[in-house]
Amino acid sequence: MVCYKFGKKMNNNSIFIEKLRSSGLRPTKQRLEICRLLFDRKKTFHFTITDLCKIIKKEINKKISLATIYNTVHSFKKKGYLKEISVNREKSYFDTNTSDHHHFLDIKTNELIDLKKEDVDKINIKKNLPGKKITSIEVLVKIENNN
Amino acid sequence: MVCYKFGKKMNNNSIFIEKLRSSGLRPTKQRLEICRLLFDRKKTFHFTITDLCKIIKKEINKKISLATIYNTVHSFKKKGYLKEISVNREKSYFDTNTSDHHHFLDIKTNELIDLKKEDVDKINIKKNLPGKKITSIEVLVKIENNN
DNA sequence: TTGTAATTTATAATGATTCTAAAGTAGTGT
DNA sequence: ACACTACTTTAGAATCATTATAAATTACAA
Ligand SMILES: [Mn+2]
Ligand SMILES: [Mn+2]
Ligand SMILES: [Zn+2]
Ligand SMILES: [Zn+2]
Repeated sequence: MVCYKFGKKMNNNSIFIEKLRSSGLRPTKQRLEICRLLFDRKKTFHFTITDLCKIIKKEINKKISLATIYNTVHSFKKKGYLKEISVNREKSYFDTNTSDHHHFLDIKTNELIDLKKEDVDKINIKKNLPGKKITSIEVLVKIENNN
Repeated sequence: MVCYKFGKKMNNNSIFIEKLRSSGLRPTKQRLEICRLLFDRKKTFHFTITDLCKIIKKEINKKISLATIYNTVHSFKKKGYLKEISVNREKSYFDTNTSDHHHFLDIKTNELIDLKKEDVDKINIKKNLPGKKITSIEVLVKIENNN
């Protein structure tokens, strides 16, 4: 749902309004504010709900309740506009990049960095489990500072 | 620390006692009971702390306090006898297989299944981040029932 | 046996997430 | 424009997992 997906970056909300409507979600003030914060950016955004709460508090005049933030993020996830990336017990990230892709994780800062699918040679799983099919393959590459 | 790592399966605790001592952990009744439950088995064991609490309640006569269970699992992890595998927000597993390896995750049952390193062709990351080095590469293969 | 530090324990505190039920709002039809 | 209804937001409570606290117990070395 990242804004530039639908053409040039927009200064208005019409794209979001349309997108929300087409998903059966009413374009409320709260949802639109959150859309702007999440999707009105060029780069992938990785955030925890706690991060998002802080950003909202800083950037938005009117308060958005915690329950609404949770509801909104979860409905965006359900509609496929966000992907959830679980890196450890403490941190579950949501990702505005909903394409099939992998991640670097800086184990000191917990920063996530996108790895395009093309950045990783095709993963070949030699073992197969009878009666099961593979639905996704995710690679997490943990990194830390050199030296 | 899996028991058979040190030779044939033992019926006594001497191996655990020795191993704990050599790690600077006193071999208390509680730690030994937990060792038995976790490591006295042939197959890799994947468990959540909640799982372990239930098993302890069922299999052990004397109660072990919740705090001790947490402390024990975390110190075993710190000493390298357990590995933590985070699959989603709801589930963080500990793994008695501390070797470098990957996992299948059944997305319906949340069951983890080990994938030996040899079961996955060598992962080649084409992108590299200046100033960072890779410390591990983990693959999570999500699966579900066929049909 | 004694002294000390490590460990266990019950319980409280914290923090994140979900639930609840009441108030507010958006879209529909008139 | 108005009213109706379903959807949404909200504050606050409830729940759940995890961590902190501080007192009692235990391991073990002297
Ligand atoms: Mn979710
Ligand atoms: Mn831990
Ligand atoms: Zn990403
Ligand atoms: Zn494993």
